[in-house]
Formats: sequence, C-alpha cells, structure tokens
Amino acid sequence: MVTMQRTKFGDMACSIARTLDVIGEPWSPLILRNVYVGITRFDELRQTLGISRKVLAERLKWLVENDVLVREEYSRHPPRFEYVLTPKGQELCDLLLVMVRWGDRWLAGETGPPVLYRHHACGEISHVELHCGSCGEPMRATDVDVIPGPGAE
Amino acid sequence: MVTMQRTKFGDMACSIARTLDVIGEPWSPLILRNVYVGITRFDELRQTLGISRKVLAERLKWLVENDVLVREEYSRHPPRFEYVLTPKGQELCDLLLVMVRWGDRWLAGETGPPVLYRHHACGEISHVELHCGSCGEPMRATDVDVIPGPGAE
DNA sequence: CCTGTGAGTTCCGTGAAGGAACCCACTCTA
DNA sequence: TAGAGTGGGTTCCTTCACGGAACTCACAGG
Repeated sequence: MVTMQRTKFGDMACSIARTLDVIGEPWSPLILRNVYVGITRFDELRQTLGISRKVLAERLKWLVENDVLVREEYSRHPPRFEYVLTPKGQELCDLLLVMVRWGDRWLAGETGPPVLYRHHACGEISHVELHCGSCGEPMRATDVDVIPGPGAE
Repeated sequence: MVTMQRTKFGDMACSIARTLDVIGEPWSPLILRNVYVGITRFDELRQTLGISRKVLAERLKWLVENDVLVREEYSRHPPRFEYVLTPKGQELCDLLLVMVRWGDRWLAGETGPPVLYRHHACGEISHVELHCGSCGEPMRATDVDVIPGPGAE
C-alpha cells in the first residue's frame, strides 16, 4: 500500500473527498493528462513533467492500485513497461477537460490557451460545457439544489 | 504571499497545471465545496472539514489572493467575516460537479451517492454530462483531438 | 567488455501538514 | 465589573512527504 497526503479523504461521505483521495494530490492529474496524450512510459513522464523518480513511482503505483492505470509490459527482453488508462481512468480525463476550460478562461492571459481541442463529431475547435444528464439543458453549480442521498452519513 | 506545494505549476504552458496551481492541493476543493453549500465562516469550515486552523487560514488566504473567494465582513462589533465565492470561484464549482459524478460512479459503493443534485430547469435528480460548446453533442476525453494553441511554449 | 538505456529503489535534507497552545476583540451573564 | 464564552485567527513544535542525487538491475549494442 502507498500512502498519499496526510489526511485521508476516502472515508468521508462525500464523492468529492473520495475523488480527491485518488487524484487529489497535485501531480496525479498531470500524470493522467500525459498518459492521455500518449506519454505513457516512466522516463518520458519524468522528463516531460520534471517530477522526481521517487514521487513518480509512488504516484504510478497508487494510480495502478486504484484502477486508474494499468502497467503493461510492451517488451520482454528487455523488459519495458507502459501505463495505460483503464475505463475508470478514461472517465477521469473528462475532469481534465473541465480543468482545461476553467484554466483557459481565467488563467491563460493574452497569449491564449496553450492547447486546443477539436471535437470529432463537428470538427470544430471547442470546449466542454456542462449539461443535465436528464433534460440536456445547461447544468452549472448555480443551477442545482443539493439534497441528501442514500449514502449520506 | 502564501506559497503552496513544492513544485509550482503556474508557469507551465498547460491550463491543467495552472488550475492545479490554484486548487491542486487537496483541501481547497473541499473548502470550495463547503462555501458553495453555505458553510462560509472560519470556524464552521474548520469543524465540518476537520482541518487545522493553520492550514485553513493559509488556504483561505491563498484562495482570496487568487480571486476565488472574497473575505467579507458581515458584522462589525464584533468583527465577523465570511468567505464568499467570486464569479471565478463559482465557475470552479462546476469542476466539483464533475468530480461528484466520477466519485458517484466509481467510488460510492452499494450505499449509493451521499448527495444528490436536483436540476432547477427540469426538477429531476440528475448529474452533469459534458457536451461540446460548439455543436452541443456529447464531448468526452475520447471524442477530441489535442492540438497546439496560441499559448503553446 | 564497456557503455547506454529504461525502469525503477534507496538515502538524505528541508519544508509543509497537523496539532496544541496562545491571543485578541468583543459580548453576555451574574 | 469580573469572568466566561465565541469568532477568527497566529505561533510553536513535531513529523512526514517531497525533491534531488546516487545507486541498482536487466538487458542490448558495438
């Protein structure tokens, strides 16, 4: 078992806290981002991120334990490995798109966004918006009421 | 000025890294969540989160410096303060909804989600889905091509 | 045989997290 | 008017995780 941050959030009755328990430490989303764009090997990750070997090894082990990544051998003789997104990890990348959107809007400055995203369906350079899974209309944080669910404490 | 984690991400040409520079440390999203649901005072935050006064004070100062929260005096004599979301902070709460969605799907277990969200527009208990800002169709991490933008290094 | 490379592990010093104690302005109650 | 209580912090201290450098190991190529 790997330990992460000081205070463990996994036991809180809160999906945000539980999500943070998996990727709430600042390197993990960047690791995920790089794996998502095809940077999947240990040394590639280390060089592109500027992370220390030690911390990278810890994070990768944690993400594998939590079923976000899988470690796959792509060459025996010599033994070489890469890290691949699981379905659970793929869906986490959606979170990255929302982080990108916020960062582009509020932190990009005059030079504009460093990376653009072209939507396969329409071919346009675009960004994500949040819609309701039920009615399809826009659904922002200001558009909802928060009520206790079955897993409340 | 408050300093945050060891490695600063703000200078990277990456909107994810820049966003993480603001809220990439694990307590910040939980603080934001609580302010979002109306827990806005220092001691309320401290008690509900179980965070130390020291770290809470640091995080709040950081979030205020980064224009995510504002510190407002709601009573002079005695002097009392609350923390309120800015527009920039409101939009960050959208990120929380996406974290909730992922946590509900992958980490909630048999008891089900601890919190439910009712969409004002349709009145249904629902969740967010990501759609394209251009064509309105679903837009997931697997539905886009990543290409360099004007702010690339 | 020597060098190089991918993929880590080990060791060590510093700084942030977490906790406890302390502080200050102010109010309430006896 | 003395004493207790409360909100909103600050200071101090310990411990643990981060970041960096050095080391390891399996293998390949020249």
